[in-house]
Amino acid sequence: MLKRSHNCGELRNENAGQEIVLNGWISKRRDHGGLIFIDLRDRYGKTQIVFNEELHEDAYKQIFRLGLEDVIGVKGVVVARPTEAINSEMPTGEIDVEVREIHVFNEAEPMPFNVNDRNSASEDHRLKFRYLELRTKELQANLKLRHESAQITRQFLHDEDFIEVETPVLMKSTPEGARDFLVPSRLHEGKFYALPQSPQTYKQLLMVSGFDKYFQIVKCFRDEDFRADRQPEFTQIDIEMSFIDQEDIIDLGTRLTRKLWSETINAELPEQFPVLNYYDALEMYGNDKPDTRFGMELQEFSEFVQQSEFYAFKSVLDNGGRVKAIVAPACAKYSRKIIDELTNFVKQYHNAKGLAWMKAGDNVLEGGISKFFPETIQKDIIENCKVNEGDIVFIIGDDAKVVFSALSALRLEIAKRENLIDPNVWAPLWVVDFPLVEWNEDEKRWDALHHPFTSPNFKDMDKMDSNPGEVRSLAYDIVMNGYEIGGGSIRIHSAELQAKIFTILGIGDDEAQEKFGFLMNAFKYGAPPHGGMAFGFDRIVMLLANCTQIRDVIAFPKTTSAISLMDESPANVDEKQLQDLHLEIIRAKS
RNA sequence: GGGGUGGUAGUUCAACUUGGUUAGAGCACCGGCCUGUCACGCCGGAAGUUGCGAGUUCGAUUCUCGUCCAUCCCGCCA
Repeated sequence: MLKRSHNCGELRNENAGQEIVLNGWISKRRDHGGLIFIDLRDRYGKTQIVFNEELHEDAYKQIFRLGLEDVIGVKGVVVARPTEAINSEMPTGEIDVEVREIHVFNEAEPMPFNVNDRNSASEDHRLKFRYLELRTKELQANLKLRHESAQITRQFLHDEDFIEVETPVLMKSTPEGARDFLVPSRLHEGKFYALPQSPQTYKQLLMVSGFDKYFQIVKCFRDEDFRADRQPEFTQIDIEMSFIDQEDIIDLGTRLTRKLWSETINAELPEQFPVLNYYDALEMYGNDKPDTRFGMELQEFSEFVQQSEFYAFKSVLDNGGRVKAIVAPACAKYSRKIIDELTNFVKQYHNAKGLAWMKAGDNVLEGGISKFFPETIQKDIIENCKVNEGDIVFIIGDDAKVVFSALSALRLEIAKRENLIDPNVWAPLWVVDFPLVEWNEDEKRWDALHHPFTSPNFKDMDKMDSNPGEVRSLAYDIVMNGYEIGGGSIRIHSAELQAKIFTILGIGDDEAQEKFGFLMNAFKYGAPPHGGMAFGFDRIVMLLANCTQIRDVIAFPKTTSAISLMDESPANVDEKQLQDLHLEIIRAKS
């Protein structure tokens, strides 16, 4: 074969006169009759190679019938281009390779889509031919960025004395949290392994073992419904440390994040990230992963409602609900139609019953529900909520959950419509002081908000029995531009406290022993205080790559229905395989 | 589980609102011409079960229902 002496991105004027060999794909072909230009591509770049019928007839005759994406090797001489033919857009644009000899490695059938233009096919079509989409410069760049991010992470944690330890992919199914992917056992009839939702229990056991700084870049699996930023299998940077407190983890997580942003995209993040507690995050932004690149925080509105004659909202307050507002800057221009759209938006997606509004004139509020608010109250609103002339105030009154969910979504929707988000800004922050447990109305019991191994905040221990809902946990999330990119907690390292938490969560002794006995037993033999966190690696790379979906940074992603369009998994298996696994398919009766 | 949007040559889209002649165009593909292009250009050609199934109708790409797939969102995701 013709083995390459150079890649397709490196030849320059100073190589002129050299005889070289290039290997690559035919990316573009420009046929002038007797003179054919080819852009030859590999992952390093493109080089224009020239076939001249008069000079090298054999090579010309071969290239004549070749087309896009054929894989070839060419031997030729680097020549400086005539001045008027230099292409300053391309790094290799000052030279050509005059081809004397060509070897065809593989001819390509007509392409299902144009790999020079990622938008030349719909996403499902590109996913079907993912190996071709991966030829596009966007995905080549994304996977390179992903690789670099992993390298930086490994190097950073290695330098910090961490040890990467692999943990099992076949493990025991856990009762709480996301649905597990199950793997039937052949050797043990009727029994199943589960794929890890995270290596949580293993990394805690490694702390017991004395590996006081552990990390792993590891696949995790969750069988839930998917989104632009959620795949059935995804990658975490999993971290656990002993003899540390929350501040240590936040410090380490901050430094790792800063290093990643700095070394991949040259973005300098602040030395310390803002820290917001859970309740403030909820009150100010309506959710626990706020996008703080713009303002428009939620405003308390109940005091104004109390002084108004708007009985719909008064009764909301009487029934224990909340009324909050956001002030959309310079949006008094919104027509009835736009307001209706926004109303539908909060109704449809967030169960709001409606969307109240008032437009700000010169020191007065007009339209919408303004007539229910006396003039003095309007002035209070204008002052307290910092309303400017030309703004519009949107108000929602409902159960706290609906108010927060609808207003936080509306805040983002308006920011999008009004272009309030500067795409060059990075807004990292930590959210801390999550509640330890959350009341599950359907099941009539307390659920762990983070996971059942999360330590309560020791300051709140006195409320553990009387008022578990008010106990804060030592859990924390790291948020970037409205995406949760990581989270973790200080763990429980005492078998007694762990048992107590299981009791609160309604996990009986027998069940706890069966599911987590190994962990609780481990805590009997000298367990260090420990804690850690996990970063969503795909989401981090997605943000660094300036994408909005993690599929763009995963080599072979699945669709939102968890199908791989390329290899068509999941798929049927042979009856024999099912028998080996002691399985029988029960078809749903139609 | 629920809602929004989309599905028409290999591909990206048009025609559908108001059902009616032969379902059009760019790129790709095939043939021809062209010696400095880099979105090369020019001439010609082939290419369609309009996702699938049913219904309404004299007639359905168009209207209705169901279904499948993709995508975005709600629920869900310790």
